[in-house]
Amino acid sequence: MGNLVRSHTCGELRPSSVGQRALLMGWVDRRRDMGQIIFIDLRDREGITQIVVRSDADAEAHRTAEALRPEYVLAVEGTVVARDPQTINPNLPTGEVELLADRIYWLNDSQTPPFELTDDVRAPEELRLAYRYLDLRRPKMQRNIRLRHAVSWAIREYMNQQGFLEIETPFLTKSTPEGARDYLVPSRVQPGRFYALPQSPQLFKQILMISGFDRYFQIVRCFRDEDLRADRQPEFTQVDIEMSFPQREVLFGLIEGLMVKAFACANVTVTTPFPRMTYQEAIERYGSDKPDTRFGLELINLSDLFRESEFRVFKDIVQKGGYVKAITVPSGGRYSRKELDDLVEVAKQFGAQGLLWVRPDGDGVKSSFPKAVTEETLRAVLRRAQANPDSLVLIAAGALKNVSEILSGLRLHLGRRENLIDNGRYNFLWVTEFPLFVYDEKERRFMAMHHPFTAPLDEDIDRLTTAPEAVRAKAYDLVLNGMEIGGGSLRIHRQDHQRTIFQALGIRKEEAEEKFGFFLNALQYGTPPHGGIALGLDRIVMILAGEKSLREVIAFPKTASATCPLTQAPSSVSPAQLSELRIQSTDTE
RNA sequence: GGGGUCGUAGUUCAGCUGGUUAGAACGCCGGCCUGUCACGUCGGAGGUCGCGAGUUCGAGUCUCGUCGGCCCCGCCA
Repeated sequence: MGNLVRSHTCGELRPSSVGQRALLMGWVDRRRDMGQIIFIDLRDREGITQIVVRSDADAEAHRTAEALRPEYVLAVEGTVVARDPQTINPNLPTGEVELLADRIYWLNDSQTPPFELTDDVRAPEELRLAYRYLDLRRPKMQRNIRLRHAVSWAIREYMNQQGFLEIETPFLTKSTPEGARDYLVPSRVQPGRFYALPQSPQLFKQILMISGFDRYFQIVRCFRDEDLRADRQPEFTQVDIEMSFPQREVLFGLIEGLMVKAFACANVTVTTPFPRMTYQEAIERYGSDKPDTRFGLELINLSDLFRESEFRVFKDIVQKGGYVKAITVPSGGRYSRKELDDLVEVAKQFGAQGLLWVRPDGDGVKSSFPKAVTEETLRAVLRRAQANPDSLVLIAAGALKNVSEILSGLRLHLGRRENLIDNGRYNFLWVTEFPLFVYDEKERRFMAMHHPFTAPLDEDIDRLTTAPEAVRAKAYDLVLNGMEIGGGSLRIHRQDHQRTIFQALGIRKEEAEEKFGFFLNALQYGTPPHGGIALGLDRIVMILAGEKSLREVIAFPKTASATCPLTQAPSSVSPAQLSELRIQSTDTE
């Protein structure tokens, strides 16, 4: 590069610079060769500037320009000139000017890229990931990654202003039971022992409260060895927050303020405070603990209508404590037979045995109910469901959990299908009072719904031993447009309480000592009341960027099978490496 | 672990009920062009039809298996 110094970026030149000398550096985005005059779109992360190379202005530069190809790297020196009015390009911020080149420095050439680096990329994702460095050159990816930077920056600025200290916690830490599968790291120095990569810095941030740091935050990588989804990566970034002497409302206010700042990065105005809804209400109305409140189609309880009805199947379900619930689709009456069948398939995907429907038909009623069900019952259903003449009422029955999953799945499906979702809206929602425990049928014991360090509601403490399933927790989730973007709780800060919870979870005393002894110990030394939250940074940025996949806002993400096509990770390692770690693989491949 | 879906030039896709030499567009290479900006124009190269078996006189096409991408269920305190 000699001692060339860039004078402007490729997004910078304006008519005010006309007549000045300029030196730009960047990549050849496109070359348009007209013979004696060649146009080059020079691109860097700030934009595109048109370079003009004329044989009559500089023959040598023109000869160089003839050999240029896409993605070659150049430094171009020349004079900023105004474009003729009829040649102005209104699509470019720099479109009123161009750089008349007299020197082209060929900094590097490039292989032909395996796909075109345009915003509407049409390459398979695997190829994009294998050549991620090219994919990331695309303006859209540059925008996403810059947005991510802006959000992180805004969060640090805000948390600092609010008196929070960013403190790092270990990545090589201790595997703990409960929760997701750990990524393990073998210890060479302690053969046969393993570190775990943190699923979150949960215990460390609580210990930092015990240490008197009062207000902590960290933008931190977390690791969970579970199967992936569009919104789940094995390593992801969390905005981890914890504070001492917390009031829930103070914490909510803090986070709402944080969201205002973060969303301002994408010019989205957020109104506070956010609505609140208890877990129970969310399940009743939406069948989900993370309801998308951008549209209606709320669930309707029909259980009482069938408790004493002639329809045996539903009657039995209700009398055994199950539910019959429905969704009314306002204009669903026009659905064809096939469309109805498709809906049944969707319901089955969410665990339904079947799905019944009812709709008005002129003065009568049409339905997929068996003949034995009277028109009177069906009319009662239509009344309860507030069906209009064009409505369709979809009905599922079973255990509450089952019915909720079916209808919430169906609700989202119908919301999209009927175009009821306004993509320009950002509906935040605090979901509160989660159950402290959920019963695990397979393990036949209670599990912590949030995590084992969550405090129960004071008024429910008496039920810890008598009716664990009815105990509510001081836990809360932050939901945005039907996606969980954060979750937290007020924590247990007394050792005896913590031991009671471990006991309720069926964790034996010895196991509690072995796995959490260090923490139980720490709790004894003047632990302040504390609580916090963790926010999913990747998901927040994904929503702000309008993307459907986390991979679009992570520079180097993993595929659905947790591989990296760029580096080919994970890969096998040499026998020497393994033996040094005293590790043997049982898999021959 | 299960279900769905996709896999044909570098890329996006077409390829009929199995039947000549597997096509198009973009990209790439070469020629021409002094105002283009998705430049235009003329010409050219480019294929393990994901992989492996099977059925058949004959398979891109049918069957089975397998691998990979994506989506979903399980899983994700």
